[in-house]
Amino acid sequence: MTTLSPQGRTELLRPDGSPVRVLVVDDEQSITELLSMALRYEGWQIRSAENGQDAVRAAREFRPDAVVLDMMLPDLDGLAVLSRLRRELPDVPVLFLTAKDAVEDRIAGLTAGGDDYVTKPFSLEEVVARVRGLIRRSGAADRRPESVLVVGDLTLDEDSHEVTRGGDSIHLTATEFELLRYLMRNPRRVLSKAQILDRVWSYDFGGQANVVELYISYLRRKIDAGREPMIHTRRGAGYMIKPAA
Amino acid sequence: MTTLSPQGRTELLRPDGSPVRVLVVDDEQSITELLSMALRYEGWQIRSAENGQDAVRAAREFRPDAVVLDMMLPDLDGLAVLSRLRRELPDVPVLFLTAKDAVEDRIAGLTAGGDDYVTKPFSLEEVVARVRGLIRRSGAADRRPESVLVVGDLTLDEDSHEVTRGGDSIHLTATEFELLRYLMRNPRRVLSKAQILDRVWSYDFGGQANVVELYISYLRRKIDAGREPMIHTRRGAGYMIKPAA
DNA sequence: GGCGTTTCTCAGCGAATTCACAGATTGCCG
DNA sequence: CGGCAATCTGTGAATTCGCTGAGAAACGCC
Repeated sequence: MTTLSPQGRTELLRPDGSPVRVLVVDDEQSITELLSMALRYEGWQIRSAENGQDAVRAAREFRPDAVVLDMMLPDLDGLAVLSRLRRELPDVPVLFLTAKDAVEDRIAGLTAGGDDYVTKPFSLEEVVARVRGLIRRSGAADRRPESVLVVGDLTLDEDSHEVTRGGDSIHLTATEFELLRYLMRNPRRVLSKAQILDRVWSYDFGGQANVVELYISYLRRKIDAGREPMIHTRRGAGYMIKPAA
Repeated sequence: MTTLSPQGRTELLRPDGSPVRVLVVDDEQSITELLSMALRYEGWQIRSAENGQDAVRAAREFRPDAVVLDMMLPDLDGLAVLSRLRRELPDVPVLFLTAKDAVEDRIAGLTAGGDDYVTKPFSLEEVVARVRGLIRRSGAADRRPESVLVVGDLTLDEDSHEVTRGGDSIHLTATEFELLRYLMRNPRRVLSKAQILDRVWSYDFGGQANVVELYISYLRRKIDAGREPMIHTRRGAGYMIKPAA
């Protein structure tokens, strides 16, 4: 079953029609708030916990369909939390948050089944995409939404990372891909440069605000070149993508 | 009967249409969790036990179609557990887990029937493949799914370990084979280096992340050499295999 | 024990990507 | 028609990323 989210998109629902539930575990409150907001915006129900104890308790009563888990918590270490979570919810997929340099040795082996991880600092777009992927693949949602976004004659496949316009394959860099994904997930909606920056770039990005303009320019060269433009500037407001027609 | 797993692949089912059941027996909880997760992801139903007593009890009521059994348990030794398991479930195939230096001849005798074994530390891809093989050969599943993966003109036989491209036989080392199998089980899907590392290398691998690049390079030399390439790099995202056409 | 094979580390190269900066361009206002 | 602010884009530099050769270490086989 699907329904319309506040954004007018189809969203994931559980078999009984209730919204998907996601548990966010991180000791930094700024992070849990950031994530909760972003994930709530997807139409999901969010609960957050700031330490391992809370996390296990929350898991027990909240029974989330997915968990976002920081691997370094103050009380229990991430592995211990994971192990207790698994005892409560053997099947729940987990998205691990980890420092970039801790990746190889600590996480290796953890993402056994359908799990996944992202390194800090992450971009919200990335976290949301991964959580969506986890839920989709876990089968908690009763429908397997297409992994392909379509706007007009433009398509973007989130699995294969392939992008086409009017049938022509288009090569994008990683950043361009994320930007386009964000736009395409919000067609006919004006997104401000600030929103885009928050969403597509890492949360600790300290650079010039005009990277967004720059990347919009790159995208236009690649997807709008010589065609009816799909990316539109709303001067003073932001950018919007919509079908050419 | 077959159906689509969450990943969209065909999966094994029992004759009555219920999912295949696998019992995992190991005293290290981190191992049972790792295995449970990976095997669950195949769409199978998993029960785990941490000692011989539990194992026998679980076998009795859970009636698994296959068992993964660590040969060194704290209470009963592996052989004793095995013999009691056999009394409960005479026909169930067993995958033994054993330390590398353990008496290989004793195990060799045990795997005389349809059984099999892997040494610790193992890679998940290997364990999953072996369990799948056991179940397939035991006839618990009502259909024998093809053991041959095909992507374009590239074929990989999981039983005979034969690999061909355009009819030409290709020799791969063990690691190369596992890497290619993982790629071919996920065609047209970008797999990150981290995912590949987790899945194809042993769970205790602590080495450099660029082994993945290295082995991709080896594979390319063997299967893409002088042909239309099938292995593609998505810079900043990972690798993907797809038909040349 | 010795030899060939396989796995893995290390380091350097080259290319792709990201980003800052600055000048050109555009749209909007009076 | 100016003038201002916002946006666009060319240039280039720094950095990251991926590829691969060389060789060391581990393994397996006789």
